[in-house]
Amino acid sequence: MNKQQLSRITSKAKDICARSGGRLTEKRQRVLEILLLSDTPLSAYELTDAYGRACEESMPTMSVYRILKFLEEEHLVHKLNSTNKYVACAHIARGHAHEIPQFLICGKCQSAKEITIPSSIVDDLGKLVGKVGYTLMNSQLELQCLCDKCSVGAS
Amino acid sequence: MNKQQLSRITSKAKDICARSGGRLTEKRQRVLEILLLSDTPLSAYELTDAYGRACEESMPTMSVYRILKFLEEEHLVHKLNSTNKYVACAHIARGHAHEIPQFLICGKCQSAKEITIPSSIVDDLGKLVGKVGYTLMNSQLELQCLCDKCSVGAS
DNA sequence: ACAAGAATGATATGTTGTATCATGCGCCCC
DNA sequence: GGGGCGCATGATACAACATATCATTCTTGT
Repeated sequence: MNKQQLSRITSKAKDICARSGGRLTEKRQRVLEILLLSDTPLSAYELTDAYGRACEESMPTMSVYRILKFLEEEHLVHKLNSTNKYVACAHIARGHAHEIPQFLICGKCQSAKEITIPSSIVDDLGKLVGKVGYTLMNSQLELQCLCDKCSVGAS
Repeated sequence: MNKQQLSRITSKAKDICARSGGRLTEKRQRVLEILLLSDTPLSAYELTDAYGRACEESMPTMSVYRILKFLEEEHLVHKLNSTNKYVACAHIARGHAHEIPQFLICGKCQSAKEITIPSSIVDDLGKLVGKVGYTLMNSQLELQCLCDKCSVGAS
């Protein structure tokens, strides 16, 4: 991601926050940028470290958690429950419809790709769940995968 | 679950352990029984408490973790990654094929139901994942649901 | 009965996350 | 543009989840 793309996304993110009455402060923006630029999801503590390295000043982890909470509420960041790490939303620049995100997580390089599951598959899952009397709620699926790079020549 | 069912399952569990050279000791069996009798998944610390209440003697949490690790390796217990809790395998008594388990987790009463996802759905997911260049590995899905009891008359 | 190895206990520490009170800073209204 | 209100951040404490390591006890085979 180059600087122009980054500034386009953060500009859009500012709009999104403004519309809901929130503010994308400098610290919040920096945390978001770190996530946008990271190849892999980061834990709150890894973000604390990355922030310290990137910004020449440290941020208490408590603040990182608060900022992540804010960014999640604005749908700018998602949490991966299977790894307790956080990723920037892949859809900030465009429409940003905030459907439930689904993720492919590479078991080798730990990268995470945000995708949308076709409604047909969701419907199939819903029917399956219905057969045993349950009702499917919105589920953020996190599928264990090998990514394209890691599957090339993998043993 | 009545006593007869319970003893049938633990007897089967002993066989499973024996075949792999392990031993279902009394403490391990008690931990398994607590999980078998629980309506909901339990965390390691909840298990520690439950053990203390059930057995008139306490067990260090460290031991609970070790026992859970053993039981997981024997496929007698599964861990729910989305909640950091543990459930007894639903298939100990019968064939116990240890396929990858999938779970329906009730967002209201926290109960978890172990199911098997038809291969057709898994295939569909595999194709979807393949379209973006990824390879689907075995994934333990944990679907957020409402269970049959909780969905009756729910708002 | 003894030795070897497995199981458990005790203790310390690492990681993730929340609660709470204090401080700083921006923004609005006048 | 000063005063005050409210949001954002800092500091501190602690809860929940988990692993590492060494000591002790139990089991089992010979």
